[in-house]
Amino acid sequence: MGRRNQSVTISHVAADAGVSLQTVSRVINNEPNVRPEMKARVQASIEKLHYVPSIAAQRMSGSRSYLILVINDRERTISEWRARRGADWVDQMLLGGMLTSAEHGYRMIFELVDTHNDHVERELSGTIAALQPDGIILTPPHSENPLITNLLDQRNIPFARIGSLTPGSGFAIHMGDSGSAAQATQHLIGLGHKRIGFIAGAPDYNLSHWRVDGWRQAMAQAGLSDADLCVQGDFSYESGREAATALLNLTPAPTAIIASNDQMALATLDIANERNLLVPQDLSLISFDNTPVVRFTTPQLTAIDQPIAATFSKAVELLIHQATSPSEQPYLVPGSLVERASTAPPKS
Amino acid sequence: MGRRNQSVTISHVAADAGVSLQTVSRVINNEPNVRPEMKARVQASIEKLHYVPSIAAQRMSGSRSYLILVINDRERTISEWRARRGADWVDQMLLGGMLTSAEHGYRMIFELVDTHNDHVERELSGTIAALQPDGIILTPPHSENPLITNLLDQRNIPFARIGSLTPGSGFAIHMGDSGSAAQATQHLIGLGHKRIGFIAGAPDYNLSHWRVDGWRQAMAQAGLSDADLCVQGDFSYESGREAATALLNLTPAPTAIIASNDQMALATLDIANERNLLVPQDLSLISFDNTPVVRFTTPQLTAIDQPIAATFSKAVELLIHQATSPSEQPYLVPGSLVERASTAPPKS
DNA sequence: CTTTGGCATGCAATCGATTGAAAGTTGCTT
DNA sequence: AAGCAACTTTCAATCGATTGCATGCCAAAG
Repeated sequence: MGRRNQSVTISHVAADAGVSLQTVSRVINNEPNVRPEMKARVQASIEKLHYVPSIAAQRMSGSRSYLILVINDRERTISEWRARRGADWVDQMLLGGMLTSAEHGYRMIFELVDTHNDHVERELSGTIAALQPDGIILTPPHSENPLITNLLDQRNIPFARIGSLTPGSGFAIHMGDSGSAAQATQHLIGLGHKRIGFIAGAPDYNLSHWRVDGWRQAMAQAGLSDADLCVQGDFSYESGREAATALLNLTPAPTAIIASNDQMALATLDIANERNLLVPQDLSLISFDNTPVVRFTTPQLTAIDQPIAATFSKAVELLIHQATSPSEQPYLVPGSLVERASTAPPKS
Repeated sequence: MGRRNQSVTISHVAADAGVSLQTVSRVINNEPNVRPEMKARVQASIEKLHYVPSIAAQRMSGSRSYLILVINDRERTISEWRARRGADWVDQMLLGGMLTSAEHGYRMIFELVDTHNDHVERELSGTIAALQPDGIILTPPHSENPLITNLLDQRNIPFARIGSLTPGSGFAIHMGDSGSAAQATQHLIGLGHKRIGFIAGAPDYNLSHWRVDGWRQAMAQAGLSDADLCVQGDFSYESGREAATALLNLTPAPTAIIASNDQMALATLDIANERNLLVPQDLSLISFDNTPVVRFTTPQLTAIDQPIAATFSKAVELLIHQATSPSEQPYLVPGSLVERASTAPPKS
């Protein structure tokens, strides 16, 4: 912990430019009322001395901290991570958000928070006190936690809620899960499928319900029955196997299946193989998420891409620019259907 | 940017406990010379008010910033990320390091830096000035960049160099690539293989050379020839296809191949399939990295696991505890062979 | 010719912690 | 009972920025 501080401070710049600190500060923050000539002189000194303001000092003096905090659920994140299932959402989240933050001179910090903790507020409060971030991005299930949103509201810290449809404080941003599910369904209908099975995700995720809804609506709209065709899963491979088995045991069996995530689609693919059903000839398959693994299966899977990076990028922009005001409508960063080799017209 | 500060400061605690700020500070930092009774009283107030020190203020007053900065190469990171090839090293790096940091009350911040930039120093300098991190983790190729290590030395900021064997300033930590390659080779030799091909990685990565070396040494040690059996790749799938083709065109063809990463192993697997070679019956295959994708292939690949999370965890610990002194020897966090279904004794 | 007001710049206080030196307590020795 | 060392606790300065207020300048208005 040696005492050192080779770093150039604002007063060095002020001295070099022959002006007062305040003027330098004004130049840094692009405030008005500085003569162009003066401004140029100060900027020259800044450049010359390679001056960069200390965010600690900036934060101290009541200004911004240039920090964006991303709150993830500890349990979900860690279990996903340990499983190493090839989901790359941490990457997408981190880099998508980080690149956009960096463009504006901000940094992103990750934090894992326990949901099943009576002290969520206290924990988060502590983090906020320590870091004093300029904005916070909440991921599910925290996006909907009133304890958290109230806290943030009260502290007057701008925040974004990822994967949330409920309007209210903060910016709600979602990926149009329902619409995406409908799109996938319509794609299959367009190919001629009439019996399209759906494997739902864990019910404690909102998006599970949205995805089911989208499928249901598209079926109804096409005048198709969805009776018995929705089976509950929980996003795990195992649950996917069970669900796929249940669906394929129906008579008549569905000619296409939409799985609420890639893992369950993988399971479905395996079940199909075990039953000597060819994909896509005998069974069409669409999955959600479009994580890297779907390109390593045979056949490669048609999937709904979840634009995680773009969503975080959007969240960062909203937070930094403080948008006009949290709109009533949630912001939509829509997913898209990526066609690969697992979908085809039904046989008969 | 509303003016607010509901946050509890050290003086609130001091007032509540009826002592001076300095005493509170001592308690927070666990300094000696505080009567136990007094310490308890202060801690009670801290608990009661949910006080958490502001890291900005702590940093300001010349203490720690509780920030660990991780420097990644912009180009490598982004291209890897865009490719979405299922490599999960960003996850492993982030979470592995973050969990350990969090245990000690530190936070991790990621930063992408351009290598091919004349101003690396300036760029990094700026980041350091802004963040004033307590420690820095350098990943390849920055781990070996003297411009950077000198800068850090001079600024007296502790740092760790991931994937580096060269002793010197900072903590060098590596994963024993050479040893792992030897282990993989010996495993194949143990199964009875005599002609073991090797697909090398991009030569601008040090670890590419280490992996080749390990293989070469193990071959030599077993009295086997390695002539012609090493083919240059560049870590890409395409290069893997070419390399595998070259190896399998040899007469006699190798009965086993070690690929320097998973992508090239995937390519090798595909080439084998195209040539109607069964893996592992006709060809044994071992890959490096053990990213999630190797469990989605048929057969699942035997692979050398790179303990990225553990490595970052180690780096964080070294930085935080400031170890005794950068040892002469680089620290080793060894990889391990994960046996799956792609290795078997040769046929004949 | 003085007043008014906009613009440019400087002075000094402030944010929330740490730190070294000063002051106040104890207890022990002689 | 006075002296002195070893602890405790407090005082005041400091870190590097921002910000409200005061001040100086100059031009337009009265």
